[in-house]
Amino acid sequence: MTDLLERLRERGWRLTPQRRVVAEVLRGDHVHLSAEAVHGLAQQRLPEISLATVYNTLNELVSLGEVAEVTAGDGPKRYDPNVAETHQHLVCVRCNHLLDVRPEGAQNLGLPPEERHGYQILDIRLLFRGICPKCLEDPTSG
Amino acid sequence: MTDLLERLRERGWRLTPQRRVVAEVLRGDHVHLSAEAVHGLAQQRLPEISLATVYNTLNELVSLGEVAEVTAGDGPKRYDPNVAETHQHLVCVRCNHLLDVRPEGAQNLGLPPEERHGYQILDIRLLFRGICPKCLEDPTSG
DNA sequence: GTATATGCAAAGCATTTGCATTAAA
DNA sequence: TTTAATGCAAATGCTTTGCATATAC
Repeated sequence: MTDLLERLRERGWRLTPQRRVVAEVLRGDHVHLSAEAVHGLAQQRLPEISLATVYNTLNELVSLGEVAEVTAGDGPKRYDPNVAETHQHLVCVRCNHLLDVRPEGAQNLGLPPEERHGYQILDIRLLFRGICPKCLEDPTSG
Repeated sequence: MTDLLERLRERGWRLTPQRRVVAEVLRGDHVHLSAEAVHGLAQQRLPEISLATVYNTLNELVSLGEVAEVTAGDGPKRYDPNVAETHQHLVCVRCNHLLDVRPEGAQNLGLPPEERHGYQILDIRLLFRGICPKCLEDPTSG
């Protein structure tokens, strides 16, 4: 597993300070940042980076397959750099907190032929929804 | 299984022409309409119905548990009146076409205790992503 | 030097909201 | 009669886009 930035350079990615900072902010295995959050963290290193550039860069990383978009619960999309190891997500329906999970039984999931309706299946996404410990305790929010 | 409108009346739902029309448009088992689409169909029966009312009504049906919101792929949410029978969805990543499916193995899915992170699990959503037959044939879109 | 990324501001789309009016119960 | 729903238009939140400028290669 080579480094993200190195992989990108190999793929002919034009490396600007903005792009490097976005890629750096997205390093790690349990990262699920919104575009705004990426922007905020990126600005700490590069104050003049614009939100539009963050969006452009994120979209590019997604289409390069280096980052996954996570749509779960309300609010903005989140961006997950961990595309190497298959995993699924657990989201709090109350506060939208998001976590990686490895469910059991997921490898035995499938669509029987008569349920495929002629589709070519690409992947399966699982979303576990629940209430996080913090929200379970908190009497105010819910 | 009583009728949706009857159930709603029993629950003290104030029955207006607008609400009745929205509920009628959402009858059926393989219905996945966007709010715009519901509005369009509703207007055929009741030309003066507003989009805001359609949104209000849909949200209410969702919080009453009579309709499920489906977020899959790009574009607007879709509304699924089939809450009686558990099912999952298959979406075309190219054209967003959406279908109900009953996967095998879904009943054996679960999060082992050490993967629950203190969450109380409410439900599991599965999304099968693929390419629909129409898009598989069509050389232009993709 | 040339192609491409950036920043800005404006536009876009889906959805929600405030408020005066209307209508269901 | 009272309480709640409607319609409108404006506001919101997230994301994309057009275009002139700047910059990586």
